[in-house]
Amino acid sequence: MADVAARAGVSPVTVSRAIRHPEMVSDALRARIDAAVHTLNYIPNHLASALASTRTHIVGVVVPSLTNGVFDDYLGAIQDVLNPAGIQVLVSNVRYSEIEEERAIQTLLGYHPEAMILAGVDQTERSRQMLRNAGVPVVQTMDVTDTPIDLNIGLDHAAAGAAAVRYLYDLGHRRIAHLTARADPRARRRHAGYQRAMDELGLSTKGLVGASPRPSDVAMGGELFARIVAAVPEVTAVFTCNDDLALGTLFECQRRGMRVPDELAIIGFNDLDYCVAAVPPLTSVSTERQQMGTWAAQAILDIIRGSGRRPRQPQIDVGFSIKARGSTVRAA
Amino acid sequence: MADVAARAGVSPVTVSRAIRHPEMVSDALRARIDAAVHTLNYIPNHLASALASTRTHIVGVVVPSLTNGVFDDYLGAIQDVLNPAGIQVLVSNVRYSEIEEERAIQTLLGYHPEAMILAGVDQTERSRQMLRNAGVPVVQTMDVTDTPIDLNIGLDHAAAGAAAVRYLYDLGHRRIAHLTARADPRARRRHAGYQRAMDELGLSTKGLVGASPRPSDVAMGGELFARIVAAVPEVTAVFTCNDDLALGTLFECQRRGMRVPDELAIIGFNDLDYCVAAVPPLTSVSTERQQMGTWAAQAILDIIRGSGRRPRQPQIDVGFSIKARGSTVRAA
DNA sequence: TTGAAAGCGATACCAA
DNA sequence: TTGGTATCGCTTTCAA
Repeated sequence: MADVAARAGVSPVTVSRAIRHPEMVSDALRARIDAAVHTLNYIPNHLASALASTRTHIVGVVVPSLTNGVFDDYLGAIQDVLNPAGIQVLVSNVRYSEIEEERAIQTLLGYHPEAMILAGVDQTERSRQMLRNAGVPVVQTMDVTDTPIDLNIGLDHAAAGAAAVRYLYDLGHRRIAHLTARADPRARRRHAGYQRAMDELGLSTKGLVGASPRPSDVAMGGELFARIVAAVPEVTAVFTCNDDLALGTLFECQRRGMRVPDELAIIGFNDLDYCVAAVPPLTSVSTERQQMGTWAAQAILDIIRGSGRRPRQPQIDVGFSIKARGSTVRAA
Repeated sequence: MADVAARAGVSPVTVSRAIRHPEMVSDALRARIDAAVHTLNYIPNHLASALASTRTHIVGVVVPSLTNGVFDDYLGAIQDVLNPAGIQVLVSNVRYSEIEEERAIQTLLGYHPEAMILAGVDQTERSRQMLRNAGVPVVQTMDVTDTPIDLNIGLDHAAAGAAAVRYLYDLGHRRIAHLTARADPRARRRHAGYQRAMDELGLSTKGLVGASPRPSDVAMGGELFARIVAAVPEVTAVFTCNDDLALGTLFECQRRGMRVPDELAIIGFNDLDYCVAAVPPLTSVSTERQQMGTWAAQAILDIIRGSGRRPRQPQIDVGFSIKARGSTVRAA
């Protein structure tokens, strides 16, 4: 910055102002400074700037995964709100590990973000502690809880799991299987919702639950479903904890010559874009990922800019909806 | 930090040392300091630390997308190398836009990263300029070039496109179509490779190229392929610029009752994990995404730690391989 | 509208 | 092994 100042024949403070508050500097000087900035390829040091101003223009975002398509829309929505406001998003991928999440939170807080956005509501006590201490707005997304750290927007996964079961039940299914992979907390809640609904409907789940500790992929859907069929050949419907497993199940049916939806109905979760393209199109529980991202980012922006004014509604349940398609119902 | 020092009854410098170089502090003091750090929930200010030490422990990574599965393995590999070394990765998603990339590079450089990792070799001249000025190691990945900014690891996409065509040709195909979506530079090169190979083989591509400006998804694969069939019903093989389009094409075939591979052979690109699960499994051009990420990160680490010692081989072509599966060849 | 001085929170160097 | 001092690059008063 000193170099730029020297070249433009002004003091360093003026350079700082020309960049940070251009309206406070005369046109003539600003032009000279801009020129100097350009020819010297000067890039302000964010670290020094943040240190001096105590405004870091950073928001920390923790996501459990980038692998599955779920967090793209979400992250994209967050960036679409925050970046235009001059806020940089630091993303940390914690791969569904509470420990990694704890570490990530600590690391991110080291950058003194102006807010934090977390996925899920299952942070460790230490994580919660650090976040409260940080004294910045915290948004937990993707799930709902009675004891939010601060703000919270999400959906009730147990209710979603139960709704999927009821949907299949109403179509006449009684042998309803559930496939689930790496049991992250939200998938576990969907599973619990499945179990609860089955119990309430007086249906047995014996041999109908396929679970794997490994992260899910399409192939696993086929493997898990094959096991179910071996144990309970009478199975007529499957609810999977995500769309990958649903797609894998669909492929497995194609492999076995099982007709979907006639011999097996399939409902996935998330409603990723390939659902509509499959043959038959996959029914799925659709979630408002983008809306959650947008709301989280906007709430933060309002707080930061409105100097602490908090949203009227600090907690939101965005719900879910079932997109009924050919994998559960024949077209009219 | 002052608070911690006061509580432990030592000077701030000693606290700094206890955290940064624990071996330089006596056991007694270190214990007291650790205790104080813990009870006060002290988290060091990364910004101040970086500013004072001129070691930021940051590496900037620019990716064109998070939506497609391609960059997960890659990013994961980078983090797996860098994080254990105490280096934080700042990721910026530029959504296949050169302008956004330029902005992202500028922003990331503002954090004074110790190195930069970029995807592709098509940065703007201004981007290249900024990167050179930064005076830190720069790795361009995913593609190869004769004029790298610094280090380079990737593969020749034109060669890969041509190889896909030759592979189909050797299986007896003559009407070979190509589907391509949002024309990022590497997809364009694969397209060029397709065109070149077709020319060299004396094959016409008239009506055989389906392109869309929109970002690709599975559904688009079906739409593009439908157009091809309408124009050239005699088509017997399709090479798609990525696996999503290949999967969409496969679904479209299922919809039309076209048998794969008998009536249509399909080869995708990237070899994402769902390829093996599809029915029939999708043949795809496999790329070494993980290896590229690992190498880039490791090279950077060596330079940073080896105080500037550069890799013996500053440029690497990792090649590609064709995974032949049921969408092009019947099982023996 | 511009500049001088103080300080953001930590680290490196030197001295004790 | 510990502490004092200057400094990293910039921004924020405050004064001119």
